Order: sequence, then structure tokens, then C-alpha cells
Amino acid sequence: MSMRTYVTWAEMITGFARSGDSVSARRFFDQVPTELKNVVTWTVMVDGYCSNGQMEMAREVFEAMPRRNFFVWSSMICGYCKIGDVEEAKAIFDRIPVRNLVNWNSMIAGYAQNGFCQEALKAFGNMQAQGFEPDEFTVVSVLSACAQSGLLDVGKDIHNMLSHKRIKLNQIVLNALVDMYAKCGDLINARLIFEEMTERNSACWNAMISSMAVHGQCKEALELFCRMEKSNEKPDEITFLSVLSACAHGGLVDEGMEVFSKMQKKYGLEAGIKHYGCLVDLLGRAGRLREAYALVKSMPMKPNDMVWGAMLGACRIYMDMEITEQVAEDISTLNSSIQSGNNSHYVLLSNIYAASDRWEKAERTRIEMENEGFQKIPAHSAFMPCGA
DNA sequence: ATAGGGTTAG
Repeated sequence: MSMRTYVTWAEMITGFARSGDSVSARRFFDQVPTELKNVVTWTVMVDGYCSNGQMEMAREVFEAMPRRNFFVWSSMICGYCKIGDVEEAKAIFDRIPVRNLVNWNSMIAGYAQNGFCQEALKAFGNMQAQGFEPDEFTVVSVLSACAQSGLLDVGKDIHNMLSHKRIKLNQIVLNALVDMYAKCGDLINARLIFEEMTERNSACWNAMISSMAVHGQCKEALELFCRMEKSNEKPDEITFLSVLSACAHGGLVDEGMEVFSKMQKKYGLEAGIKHYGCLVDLLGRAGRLREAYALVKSMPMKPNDMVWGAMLGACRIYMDMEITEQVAEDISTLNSSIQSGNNSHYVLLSNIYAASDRWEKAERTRIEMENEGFQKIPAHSAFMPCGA
């Protein structure tokens, strides 16, 4: 087609990349006639790789670009953050000759999403020091950093800043505020904002429900869930995780079991491994170890580390050596810890044995770990005499 | 090009 412009090519490349087909996107990119190959076609190709998490390919094309715009820098930063490589994202950020607000927002969001809360807050300060005014995107990420690290005072400062900077209180900003107050333990203010909201989506309900569970208000969390059921916002998978966790914390076993079956029967949501993990935790904490273990053995999917962790946690609380032995056997036959590179349940197992004065068993668990090539093995557990 | 909600253990 002779009428093709660079826009047409860019749309083709983006279309394939968005559907996850980087290979076809690249094929079109390579066919763009030289006279139409401009900064936009390069950028959409890089962005395509970034959104598919193919950062090595993204990097290759990015480095070959003759010119770069604001967009491509942000794509690279977000791409690296999405695969958890914050250091590489920062290296890209440092290379930007002239930064814009979105570049800053992308970096701050990347920090916050990967748990680098101090860095997020620092970058937020630097950004303002360089004369940038924060917008909705900025404050949402910074509020999330405060929520994760429990910095209520900083969170309140941001809240105050919202009106001064004329930042719009859209749904996402309000949700971030609710989440910040709730996670920081200020349930009064969280509730205040929550109740004043005219529209509440599931993220909002979930933030409130899960925080109430964390802060011990389990009955209230369940009440809120009932209210949500009557609202026009349907509970989703995350809602059920939050509610099941509330039941586990409050020892509300029957309620939890009911919620679990309601999730499938009434709402047609399929229980995932995380829901099973919650249920194992719920039964386990309540001392119903045999039911918990039966559930682990009958789950439709392979138990993961979380499930074993919940199971072992319950074994430790109730010192049930019989079930512990069975779990130990399951773990060593399934070797699930090797796949995930997580040796925490070996440590848990070791703790349980140690606590029940079965030192030889504890020793054997350690030797097993050593044989399987784990490098660093804790010298002693919380239950063992320290200062060896 | 950028933003919000989730399970376990200590």
C-alpha cells in the first residue's frame, strides 16, 4: 500500500504488541520503509517489548534508536520495574537528558510497586526540588509507599497537599487515601473517607475489608462484606481473600467455610490456590488440623509454599507431631521448595522439631537442607537457646 | 509512556 504513513505502521506494530505478539510486531517494524521510520515507529516497538516484559529485546531496539522522545524513556522504566529490575530502571532514568513529569511518575511508581518506599519518597522530594508539581499519578504512588511502610504522618501531609496543589480527588486517589489510612491503622479516617465516597469499586471495598482484618476488627470486616453484597459492586477474588483472612484472624471458622462455598456457588468465582491457602490457615489456626490437612490433600491443584507454610504454622501452634511428620514427608517427596527456591518451611519444620525437643530431627532437617545445596542455614531458631 | 485493592509466618 503506497498510502501507508508512519502512523499506519505504528498502529500495526502497536496492535500486535498489545495482543502479546512481539514477533509479528517486530516483523512489521523491520518492514517499515526507511523514509517512514521515525521516532514514533521506534518508540512503539520498544514499548511493545516493554509491555510484554521482553526487556532484552526492548533494550536492543532502544539502544539503536537514533532519537528518543519522552515516551520511550517511560516505557523502559516501567518495563524494567514490571520485571522487578528497579536498578536497571533507575539507570535508565538517570540517562534521561531532560525529564518530564511522567518520567518522574514512572520511576516513583516503580519504586512503590517494588516495595522501595524510602526511594519512592526520596524521588518525590527530588522531583519537587526540581520544580515539578505532583499530579494524581504521583500522589497515588507516594500514598501507596506510605501505606506499605506505615508512615501515617507523611501520608497525612500528602492528604493536606491534595487541596493546595489542586489535585483531583478521583476514585483512584480516594482509594489510595483509604488504603493509606487503613494500612497505617487509622481506621477512623479511612472509614470517614470511605463513607463519604459516592462510588465505591471493589478495590475500595477490598482495601477497607482487608485492613480491618489486619487490625483485628474481624467482625466489622464481615459486616462490611455483607454491606458490599447488598451494594451494586460485586465481590471479586480479592474480596474473598480479604474476607477469608478476616475469618482466619477472628477464629470465625464456620463463617469462613460459608463464605468459601458462597464464593463458588453464589458468585461463580473459582477458588484459586490462594483461597485454599487461606482456608488451610483458617482451619489450622482454629486447631482443626486434620480437616486442614485433608483439604491440602484434596485440593484441585498442587499445594505451594504458602499452603505448606499455613499448614506448618498450624502444626507449630498446636504441636501436632503426627501431622507434622506427614507434612514433612509430603514436602520432601514433592520437593516443592526446591522449585521455588524457598527453604522457609524447612526452617519452620526445624523450629517445630526443635520446640518439641526433638533435636535429632531438627538436626536431620538441617542436614537434608545442606545436602540439597542450600547455602545459608540459620544457626539457631527462635526456639533454640541463643548465643551458641 | 505513568496511578489504587489480596492469603501465610514471625
